[in-house]
Amino acid sequence: MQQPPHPIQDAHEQLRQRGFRLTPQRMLIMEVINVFHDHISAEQIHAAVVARYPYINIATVYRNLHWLLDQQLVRKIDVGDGHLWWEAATEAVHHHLICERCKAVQAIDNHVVACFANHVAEHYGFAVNIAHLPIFGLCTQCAAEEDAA
Amino acid sequence: MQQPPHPIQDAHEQLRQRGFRLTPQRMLIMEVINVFHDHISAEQIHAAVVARYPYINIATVYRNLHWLLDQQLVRKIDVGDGHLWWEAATEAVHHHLICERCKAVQAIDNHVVACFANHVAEHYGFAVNIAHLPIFGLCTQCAAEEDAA
DNA sequence: GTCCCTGCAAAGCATTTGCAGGGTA
DNA sequence: TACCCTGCAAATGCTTTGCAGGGAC
Repeated sequence: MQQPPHPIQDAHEQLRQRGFRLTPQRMLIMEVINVFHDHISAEQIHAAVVARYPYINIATVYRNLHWLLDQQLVRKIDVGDGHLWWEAATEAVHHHLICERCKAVQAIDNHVVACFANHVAEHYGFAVNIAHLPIFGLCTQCAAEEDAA
Repeated sequence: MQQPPHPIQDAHEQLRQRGFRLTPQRMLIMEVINVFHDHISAEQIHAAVVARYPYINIATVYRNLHWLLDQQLVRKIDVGDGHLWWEAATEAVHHHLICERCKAVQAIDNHVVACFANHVAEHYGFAVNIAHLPIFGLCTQCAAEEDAA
C-alpha cells in the first residue's frame, strides 16, 4: 500500500539533496516560524528554541534566517522599529500598517496593495515586492488624538 | 519704503520666539539639508557641516535632526538600508522605489501613491504618511536579470 | 578529506545618552 | 539664575563575522 508523499518530508529531502543539512537547530527554527502565525523577531525565535534546545546561539538563529530567506522559506519584514521581523513564506500575503505614534502594527490583506503594485509596475516598470510593503502613518486613534491636540 | 517679510528670517524669528536658539551648528545643518535637493544621511550632513565648522559633533547632528523633525522642518525616510535618510520638508512629496537586489533608490512622484493612500484611509481608517512610503522590490533591470537566471 | 554547520566571543555600525561646561536671556 | 545647547565619551542594541571544533558524507 503506497503512501501519498508527505509535503514537509519532501521539502526536507529536497534541501538535503541540494547539499544542506537539517540540523536540530535548523529544524527547530523552521518549526517555530511555521507554528507562529505572525511575524516574529530573531530574539523571539531564539527564546522559543532555547526552551527546547538550551545551547543554541543567537548567531545560529541569524545565520539560519538568512539561509531560510535564500531558500525562500521565510519572508523578511522591516517595519523600521530597529529589528527585523520574519514570517513563514507559507503565510498569506499581507501588509503592515505601522503607526508612527503608538508603534502599533496592524496587518491588512493584499487587496488594495496588489492594485497599487500593478500601477507602479505599469508606470515605472518596477516589480513591487508585495510581500514587504511597510506602510507608515497614523492609526485611527492616534490620528484623532493628533487632531485634538 | 516697506520691505516684504523675508520668509526664512520669519521662520527663524518664530523658532526664537518659541524659546529655541539658532546656533551656528543648527543653522548649518538646516542649510545643508535645504540646499541638498535629495535625501541625505546624518553622516553626510555631518561631513558637509564639518567642511565649514570643523568641531561639530555627530551627536549634535542627530539631536538637531530630531529637533527639526519635531518642528516639521524635515522628513525622515527609512528605506531599510541601515541608516535613516532625511530631506527638507519643503521638497515636493515623492516616494522611493528601493531595489532589493542592486540597492538603487529611485524617486517617483506622488500621483499613484496618493490614490493608494486614499484607498487605505477609506478601507482601514489609517492615515498613510505619504511622505514616508518606502516601496521595496526589483528595478526593471534587476527583474530582467532575475528572470534570465 | 571535504564541506557544512555550530558555539563562542568579538566586532560593527548607526544611533542615543549621561555629563559637564558654555552661552544667552 | 534658568534654560538651551554643545562636545565628548561611553553605552546601546541589533546584527554580523572570525575562528576553531564537530559531525555528515
